[in-house]
Amino acid sequence: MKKEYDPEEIEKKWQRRWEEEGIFRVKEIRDRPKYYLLEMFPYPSGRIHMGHVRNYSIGDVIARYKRMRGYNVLHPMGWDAFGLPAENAAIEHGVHPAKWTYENISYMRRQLKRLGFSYDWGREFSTCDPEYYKWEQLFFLEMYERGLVYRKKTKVNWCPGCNTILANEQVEGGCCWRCGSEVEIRERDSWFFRITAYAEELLEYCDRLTGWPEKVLTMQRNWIGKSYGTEISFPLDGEPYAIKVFTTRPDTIYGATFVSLAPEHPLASRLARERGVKDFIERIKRQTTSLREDIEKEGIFTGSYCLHPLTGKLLPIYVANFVLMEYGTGAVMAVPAHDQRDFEFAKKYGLPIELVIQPDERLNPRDMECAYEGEGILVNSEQFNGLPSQQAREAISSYLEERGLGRRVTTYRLRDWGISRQRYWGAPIPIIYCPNCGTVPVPKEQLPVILPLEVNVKEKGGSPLADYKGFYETECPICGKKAFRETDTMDTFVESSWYFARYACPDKKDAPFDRERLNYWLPVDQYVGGIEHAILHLLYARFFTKVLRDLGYLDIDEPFSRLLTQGMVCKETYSCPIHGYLFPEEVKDRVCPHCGREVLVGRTEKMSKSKKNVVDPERLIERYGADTIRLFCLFAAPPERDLEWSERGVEGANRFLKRLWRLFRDTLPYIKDVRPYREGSLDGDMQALRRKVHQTIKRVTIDIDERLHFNTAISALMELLNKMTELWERYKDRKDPIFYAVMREAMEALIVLLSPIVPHITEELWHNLGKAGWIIDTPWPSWDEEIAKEERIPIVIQINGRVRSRIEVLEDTPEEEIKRQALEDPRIKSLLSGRQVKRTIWVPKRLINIVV
RNA sequence: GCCUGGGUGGCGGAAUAGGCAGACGCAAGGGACUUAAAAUCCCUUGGACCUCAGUGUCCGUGCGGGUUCGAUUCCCGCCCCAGGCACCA
Repeated sequence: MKKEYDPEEIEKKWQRRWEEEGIFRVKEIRDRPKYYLLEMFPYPSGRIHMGHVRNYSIGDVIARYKRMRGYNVLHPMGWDAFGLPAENAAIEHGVHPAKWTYENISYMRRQLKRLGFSYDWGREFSTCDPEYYKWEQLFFLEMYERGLVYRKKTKVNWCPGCNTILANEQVEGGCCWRCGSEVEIRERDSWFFRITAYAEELLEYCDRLTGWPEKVLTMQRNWIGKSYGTEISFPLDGEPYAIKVFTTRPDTIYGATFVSLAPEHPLASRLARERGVKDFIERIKRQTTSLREDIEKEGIFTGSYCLHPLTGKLLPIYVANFVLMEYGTGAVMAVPAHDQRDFEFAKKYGLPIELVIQPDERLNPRDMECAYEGEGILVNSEQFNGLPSQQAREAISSYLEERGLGRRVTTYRLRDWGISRQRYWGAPIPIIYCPNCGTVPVPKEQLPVILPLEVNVKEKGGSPLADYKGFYETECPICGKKAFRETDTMDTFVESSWYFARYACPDKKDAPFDRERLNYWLPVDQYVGGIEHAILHLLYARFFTKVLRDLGYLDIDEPFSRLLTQGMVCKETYSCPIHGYLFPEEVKDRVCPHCGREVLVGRTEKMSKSKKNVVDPERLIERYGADTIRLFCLFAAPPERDLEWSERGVEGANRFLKRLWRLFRDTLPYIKDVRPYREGSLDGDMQALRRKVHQTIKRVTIDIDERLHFNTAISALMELLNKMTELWERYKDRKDPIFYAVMREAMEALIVLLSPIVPHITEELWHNLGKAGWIIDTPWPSWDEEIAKEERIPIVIQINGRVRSRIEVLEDTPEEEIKRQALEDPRIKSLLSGRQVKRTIWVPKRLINIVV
C-alpha cells in the first residue's frame, strides 16, 4: 500500500469496481427483509451544492448501515426536472429548458457518482420524461372522474410590463423581479386538487406517524387547522338576507359590535352603495393575500346594518382587509374586547368595545390596551351571565341551534391545492376545451399529452404553449370538431408527490406501477430531506398516497414510515461596500478583488447563489476527496441542526483520515496475518483497549441506528483511533502476540464501523487486511456487554449539590458502602466538620449528594 | 403578523430519563523533529479570584423569575436568530 493517503486514486478505483460489479443493484428478494431508503431527489439546477452533499451523505450512511445489518436495501436516485429555473435560463441565456435540464442532469449525475453514494442507478428517471409524466396525467384524469379535480377562479400575480403571470418568488416587494413593474392581481380559472376531502384523514394519521419528528407533525396539524366553531346568521336590516359568520368563540357573541366582510364577499359589493366603498373594495382586492399580511388593518363602513341575532341591536357592516374569503364564511362577527384584530380595528374607527368575558383580574373596556383573548366568566350576556366561557360556548351554540340562528360546524384551515401554472416547463394538464362539448378530458389512450420541445421560450408574453398552435389546436375527442388544449401545466409538487412509488418499478411500461414490486418495497422506511419541506411537499405526498390508494394503485396509507429532516448548510457572507456580495474564493486577504476595499464579513446564512456564500463541493472533492467531505458533513453537526460551513473543519476531517491511514500502514506488517482477539480475559491496557472497542461498537451502533446522530458516532471512532495510536506507540516493539491480536480486532472494528461514513478508504484498508469481498457485505459487528463494562465507576460526591470530591467504586457497590466511603473521604470530612447532615440523595452509579 | 424550531468556551458541537457542563474536532499558545519550511507528534487552553496555588473559591449553557437536595435539561415571562406561511376569527 501507498505510504500516504491518496484519496483520488483509491476513490476512483473503488467507484469503478463497485459500478462494474453492480453491487448496488437491487432486486426483490422474498426471503430477505427489505429496507427502502430515500432522500429527496434534487432539482437539476446545474451543480451539486453542499445541501445535497449533506442530505445524500446522511442517506448513504443509513443505506449502507442497513445493508450491513442484512437488509435488502433500495436506495434510488432521480431528478425533479420540471421547474421555473429552466425557463429563466432559457430567457437569460437562450438555452432551451430541455437542453439546459438534461445537461445539468448529466453533470450532476457525474458529481454524485464521484461522491460514492450507493445508488441503484438502474432506477434513475427524470420527471420531465413523458414516460414519467404520462402517469401523472392518468392520475389527473382518474381524479377528475372522481371529483377530486375541479376548476375555479383564483388570484394570480400579473406583471403588466412582462405581460405574464408571476410566481410568488418572482414578486419582490409587490413588483416584478425582472422589470420592476408593480404587480397586479388578476382572477383566472385554475385547476385544483381537492386535498380538503382528505383533511380529516391527513390529520388523524399524524398520530400514527410515530417515526416522524414531532415538530413536523405539529406544523402539519396546525396547517390543516381543524377547529370547532359555530356558524351564526346575522339578519340584514330591512332585507330578507342574512350574513353568515363563522366563529370559534360563540361565547363572545354578546360582545359583537359590528360585522366585517372580506372584500371578495358577494355581499360586500352589493351593500356598497357609495362610490368610495366600491373603490376601497377594488383596491383591497388588488392586494395579494401575501401582501396584505404586512399591511395595516383597514376597512370601510358599507353604509348598511345588520341585526344582532340575540339582542336585535343594529350593527354596522364593514369591509375589512384582514378578513379572508377562503376561511370560514368570509364574514366575521367583530368582538373588539376579545379579538386583537377586531380591537385594533375598533380603536382605529371608533367602534364600541363591549366586555363580555371577565377574567380573574377585573377588566374595564376603557382601560384595555389590547383584547383579552383568554377564558373567563360571562358578563353583559343576558341569561348566560356567570357561566365560564367554555360552558357558555356550548350553551350559546345550542341556544342558537334551537332557534335556527346558527349551527355547529367543523372547519379546516387547509385549502385546496391549486395546481395550474402558466408555465412552459411542466407536465401538461390533459384537458381539452371544445366550443360545443365544453371541458373534455383527454381520453386515456391518447396519453401522454406531450410537452412540445419545438417552441421558443420568450422573455415577454405568457406561456409559449398558448402561442403554439401545434400544441393547443386539437380535435374534440367527443364531436371531432376543432378544440383547444389546456395550456397550463401542473405544479411541480405534483411530480414529487408520487416519485417514491415509481422507483419500485421505473421500467414498467404499460402501467404506472407493478403491483408486486410496489408491495415489496413500499412504504419508504426512511425518508431524508430538508426541513424546508416540512409542510408543502410532505403533505402533498401524503395526500397523493391516499388518493392513489383510493384509485386502487397503492396498498399503503402513508408514504414514509420514518422521516429525518435535516437542517440547512450555512456560511458567513462576504461583501464589498461597492461591489456587493463576493464569492469566498474571490476574497484574498480580506479585501475586495475589484477595488481593494476591506470586505465586510456578514451574518451566517443559508448558502445561496444570490448571497454568493456558497462553496463548490467539486473543488473540495478535488482537494480532499469524497470521504473527507462526507466525513465533515456528518461530523460538523447532528443532521437536524443547521450546519455551519468551515474550511478548517474540512481539514480536520481530512487529518483524521490521514491518521487512520498512517496507523494502519504502521500496524499492518504486524497484524496482517494475526487473527483478531476473540476470547480469554485480559488486564491493564489490553483490557482497556478491548473494552474501548466494544464500547465504541455499542455507541456507534446506537448513534446510527436509533439516534441518527452521526457526529457523536464519529467522535467515538476518533476516540478509539486516538486510544489505538497511543497504545501502539507504547507496545509496538514488545512483540506481544496478545497485543497484536487485540489491535487486529480493534482495527477490523474501526474500519467496518467507519465504512458507511467513508466507504472508499475503508474498502481499500479492508482489502489490504487480506479480506475478500466487499466491506458492505460484511456483517455489522456486535458488542459484548461484559467486555464493554467498566469495572470501576467514578462516583461524584456533592455537598448541597456542589461537586466536592470523587471516589471510584466497583459497579455494584451498595448504597450504604458508598455513603460510608463518601463520609470518610478526607475532603468531605473536613468540609462537613461541625455541620449536621440532614439527608443524603443517592443516584445509582452516578453520585451521592449530602445535604447539610 | 401567524405556525414551528434554535440560542452552551475564540468556533462547530457533547452531555441518550433532572445528577461531574464543555466529550470529539477546529482555532490559538508553547514545545519536539527539521539547515529551513510544510507535514507530523507532545503539552496547555471557559472566565475571574486567592500571602492555605489546592483534591482551592466564586461565576458561567441568550435574559429575568420559579420548581427542586440538584436545572443546559422542567415551568412562567422576555430578547435574538432561523425555517415555513394563506392575518385562520
